Amino acid sequence: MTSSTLHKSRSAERALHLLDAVVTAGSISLGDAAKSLDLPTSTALRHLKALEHDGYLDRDTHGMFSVGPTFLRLALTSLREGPAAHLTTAARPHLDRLAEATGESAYLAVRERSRAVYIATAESTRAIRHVGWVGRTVPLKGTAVGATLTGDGEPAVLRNTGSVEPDVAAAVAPVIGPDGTVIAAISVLGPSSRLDDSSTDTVTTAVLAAAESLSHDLRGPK
Amino acid sequence: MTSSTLHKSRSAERALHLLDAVVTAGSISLGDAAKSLDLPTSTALRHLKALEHDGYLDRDTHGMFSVGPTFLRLALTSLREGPAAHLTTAARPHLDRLAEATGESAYLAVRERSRAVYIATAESTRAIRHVGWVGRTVPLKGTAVGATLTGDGEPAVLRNTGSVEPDVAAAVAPVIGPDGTVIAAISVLGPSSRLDDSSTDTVTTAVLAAAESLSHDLRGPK
DNA sequence: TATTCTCTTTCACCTAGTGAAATCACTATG
DNA sequence: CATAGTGATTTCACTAGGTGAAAGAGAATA
Repeated sequence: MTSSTLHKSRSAERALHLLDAVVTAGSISLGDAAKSLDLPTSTALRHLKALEHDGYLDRDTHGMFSVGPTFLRLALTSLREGPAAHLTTAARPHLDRLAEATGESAYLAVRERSRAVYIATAESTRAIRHVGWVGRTVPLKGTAVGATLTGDGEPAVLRNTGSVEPDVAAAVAPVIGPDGTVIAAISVLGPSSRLDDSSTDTVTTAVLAAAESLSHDLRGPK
Repeated sequence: MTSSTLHKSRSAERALHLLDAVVTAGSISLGDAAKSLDLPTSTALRHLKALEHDGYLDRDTHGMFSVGPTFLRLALTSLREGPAAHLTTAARPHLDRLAEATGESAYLAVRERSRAVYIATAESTRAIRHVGWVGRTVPLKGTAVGATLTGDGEPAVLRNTGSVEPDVAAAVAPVIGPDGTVIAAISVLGPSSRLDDSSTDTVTTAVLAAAESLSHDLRGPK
């Protein structure tokens, strides 16, 4: 085993990354998949075929790879059972209330390595609103969610750095798990034109309150 | 490489199965995970740690493994983009209509190796109804969905074999993809007390019609 | 303190995975 | 209808990478 990979397993890691590439692309050819991981096609093909063999991937008549039923099963299971489901279920009512109170879209985000993933949402009902970020990731560095998830900066700051997309402003607050650490973040995202100074107080308070009551729910589930 | 694994990759397969075990269990200890795959704990631990390192798994303070943010991200992405999303999105209105017309729960299922996975549903509104099978699998052999997905038997037969659960009756019809093959099945599941001879005709017709119009939608999407 | 449990680390062995190159299967292009 | 070009597939000799028995470290129970 060489230097940096003392605790990993190359082929497994490659297979997983290939799976990631396919899921992210939706549908991808052998060549493109191999290229995206900088692998020889023969190696990529072996892995992709293995994944297909186990049902994690499907392959259409043109040789394109896409997600298969096994992965779908795992995806569905992981989202309706397990700790993640518990978290999103617990968060749902708070997100709904928050979206209603602020008139903007509310999101729940967790940390993934050096990024934040949005895993649940309650959408604003307004015509112009923030939508479709569920499943999406943003960097931890330079974002309000990132700062909150890493424990930096005060909670619920209203920011408009435009770091990810222009004209998007955010108010974020940390969700504290039973063990006292930050396990997620609740954020309200909307157009910076609406989330300006005049609305700061109400939005900030609402987000903080939502995050706090969710944290409370998680501490004493019953 | 020994005999039977000429096109596979052992460590990758093991990692994937470990991931499967964790997702299925929701939360599992090293020992149990290793036992479920019949692996030495040292080998299982190495894989699990690698998975954790990449964010596919999380580990709580008691050493229990559960799904991590990376997997969650992939799960969410695969369900809202890609071919699977296309299929379930296209199926949604048909399932809704079917559930309303029959008063029973309607499901969409696809094949996963030698099993069928339910990937979408529209629930019956009745008090006694069939619920919660999304993400669940049943064997292809001896079930109505199975027969339909493999192309055996006439479509839309109403069966009450009780092969999976007693008192559950099903009416199933095949969904035909653009390439002319069976790519999914639509089924209506309900208590056998309600899905009896007297209701056979209406339910059968409704299921067939739903499957056919979904197949039609898939052929000429626009 | 001894005993038993589960998790973790180590390391010598050798099989399982690798990837360059050859081959095959298409399909644009002259 | 050759001909070159593109991308998928197969082969195979090499050895890096993965394996798992065994020993070590805690933690829990008696």
